[in-house]
Amino acid sequence: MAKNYKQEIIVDAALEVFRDRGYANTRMADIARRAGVSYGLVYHYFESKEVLFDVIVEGWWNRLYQMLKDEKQSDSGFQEKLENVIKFFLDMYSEKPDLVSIFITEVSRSSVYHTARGLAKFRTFFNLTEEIMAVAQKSGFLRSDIGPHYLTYIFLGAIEAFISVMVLGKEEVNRERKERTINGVIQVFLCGAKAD
Amino acid sequence: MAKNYKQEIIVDAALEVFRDRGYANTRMADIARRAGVSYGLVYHYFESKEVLFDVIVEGWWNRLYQMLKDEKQSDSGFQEKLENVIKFFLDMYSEKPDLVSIFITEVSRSSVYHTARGLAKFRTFFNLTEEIMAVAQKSGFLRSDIGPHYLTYIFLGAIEAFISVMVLGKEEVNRERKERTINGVIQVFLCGAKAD
DNA sequence: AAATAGATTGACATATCAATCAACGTAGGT
DNA sequence: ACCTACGTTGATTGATATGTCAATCTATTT
Repeated sequence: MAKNYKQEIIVDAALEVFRDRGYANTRMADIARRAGVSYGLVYHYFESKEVLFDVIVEGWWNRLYQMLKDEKQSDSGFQEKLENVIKFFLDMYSEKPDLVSIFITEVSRSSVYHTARGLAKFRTFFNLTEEIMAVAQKSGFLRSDIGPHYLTYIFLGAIEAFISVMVLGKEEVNRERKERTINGVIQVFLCGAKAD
Repeated sequence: MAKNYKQEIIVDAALEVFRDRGYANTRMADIARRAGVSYGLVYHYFESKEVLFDVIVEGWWNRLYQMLKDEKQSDSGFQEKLENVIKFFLDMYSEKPDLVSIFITEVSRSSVYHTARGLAKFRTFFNLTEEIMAVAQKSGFLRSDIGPHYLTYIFLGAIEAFISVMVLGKEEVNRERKERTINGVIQVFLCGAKAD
């Protein structure tokens, strides 16, 4: 029995309950019950509901940042980097649907996250992506008449729309759909939606 | 003194408070205080907090649907229709920033809106847009190797990203920025981000 | 086996709000 | 002046949920 066995169980339970009911409608009692643990134990490990939520969200940001840093440094081509970014979201949705759901519904826009610290998290996310775009502009691969800010918003916005639809509709992603999504976003983002 | 004078004042106050504090953190007492009205009067006009919120959100959906129907029927060109859709969001953000903020932070993704009725609202929104896309595909203006679903997600996702950044950063939109945004989204969506 | 530290329990105190309600005010009609 | 209908008030109620705490259990060390 590992040392922080129950602590992990609580986090996993919290992940499920936060996804099912949303942050505001989640009661600590729900989390305790789903974890099969007493009410008090949740507070033994996490000083408040907010802290427990932050632990989860922090985990998300760290994975996201790590992926973006990896792609930035990697020596694969620009298009492959974009593909990997999209793939990250889709794979994450398969592996940890709860985490992605929470990001979309409770973090991505939610007024709960209108704090200075919350905003900073987003800036880092966008900035990392923007750096990748800027490099591709300097190399001449991307057009330079549109600011890297704008390219970043459009690209990330498109991804978020796809993920949101999956989350809200509780849809599944099979291999085929994953490929069609990646292809669609890449094609339109790079070459446009206009018929040649 | 018009008949529903105070009723409107209450809705306006609610708009501000919901934006400032989010639905969950808004107290009916806050709304009453901001409206300069007694606590009980809010309940005289609106049977619950949820109903008051729904009145506001319903107003948003109606404007959005109306705009999309107008564009669909209008005989202007496809690109102009897309421009008008973007313009709608940007103008709305100038005119009624509170309403747009609430849509982005409390409706667009929020788990509060994970109801069957909430989902239906989104479907209508997406379907109306998709119909415009489908027409442009049939006419040969848009490429047909990518489904209209996908084109819709990418286009609307891009718009939402821009609006979200404005809302979260409480930014202003002047005429110049508005034009750059419209141009950027249209250019990338239609012609792609790749350098020719 | 005694001692100590940490894990675990669930009842309870406390605070917060949504919603109710009985009372009071006001204007327009008769 | 009276009546009726609606507008308006804010104290009160009741439900809900967070966070506390004293007590109990378990395991490891000496």
